[in-house]
Amino acid sequence: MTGDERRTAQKEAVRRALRQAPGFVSAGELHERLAAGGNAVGLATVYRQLNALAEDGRADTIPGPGGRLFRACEAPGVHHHHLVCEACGRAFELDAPDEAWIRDAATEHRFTVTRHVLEVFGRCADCPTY
Amino acid sequence: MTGDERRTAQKEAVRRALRQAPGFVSAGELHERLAAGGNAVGLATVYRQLNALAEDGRADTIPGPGGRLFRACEAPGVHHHHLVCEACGRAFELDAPDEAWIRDAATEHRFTVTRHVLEVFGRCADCPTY
DNA sequence: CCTCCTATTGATAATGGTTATCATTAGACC
DNA sequence: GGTCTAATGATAACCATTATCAATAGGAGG
Repeated sequence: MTGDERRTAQKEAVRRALRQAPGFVSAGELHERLAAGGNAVGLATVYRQLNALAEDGRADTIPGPGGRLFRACEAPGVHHHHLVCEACGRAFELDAPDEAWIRDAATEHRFTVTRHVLEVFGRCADCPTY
Repeated sequence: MTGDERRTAQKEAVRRALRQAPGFVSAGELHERLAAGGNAVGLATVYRQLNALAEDGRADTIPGPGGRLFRACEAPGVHHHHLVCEACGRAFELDAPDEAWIRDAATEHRFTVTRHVLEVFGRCADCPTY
């Protein structure tokens, strides 16, 4: 019934543009980049692809001012966090640190952990403080 | 010029309602709670107060499905994180763990850290898995 | 190459949370 | 009380995201 997925130029264009983006970008930004690069894709399609990618871990997403931001995931399926530049959006993936304390704290409060979010924000060397 | 801040019933009503809420709540939810409790406050004012509280650390905020969620901060000014129940919104504050690795990772990438976000989500003991 | 089926696209309308507007209300100091 | 102006609140404006639906185009089979 639903085992059919088609290969389209738009899907690849969105994925390529996302990979080429320097860091986290918004859906609108990606939409503009695509148009500027001659591969115009409908905004609705950009959102659809971005959501699909985020859904199965091929893209990371963080909430930003004025909407969600997306980034191509370098290591799909592997747990990791991000170091994001607040000025230019550039981001690095960080290996997960020791997270045993999370389980311990959860157990203490009789919680079952389902997920956790960790994002570090700052300024990269190329972006002056002002 | 701008050293004037007035004490109003609405401000206190919003703050009280936020403190009495069991966990993280949305602005709309708080608005309804206030109306239901006989202390109706305009929605715009609820947002204004919530933003003001979040701005200077007297309330914590996390992004949720369909908008931001707020909670009265138990320890204003002290760095901490949260353990949030995805079902009922109840939350506990967690003491910050060793975060030296964050600075180390940042230095490695020549970043200056300005802030970081860490939220743990799960199910509390009172909320069945389904 | 042609046809059919249907996943996908895209222009646009609809949705929904948040913010801006602005006339009115009401603290606080005289 | 009177005055000044911060604060409120009903409502409109905003804006990111999602839903709608007719038109397009993979791709499998003939």
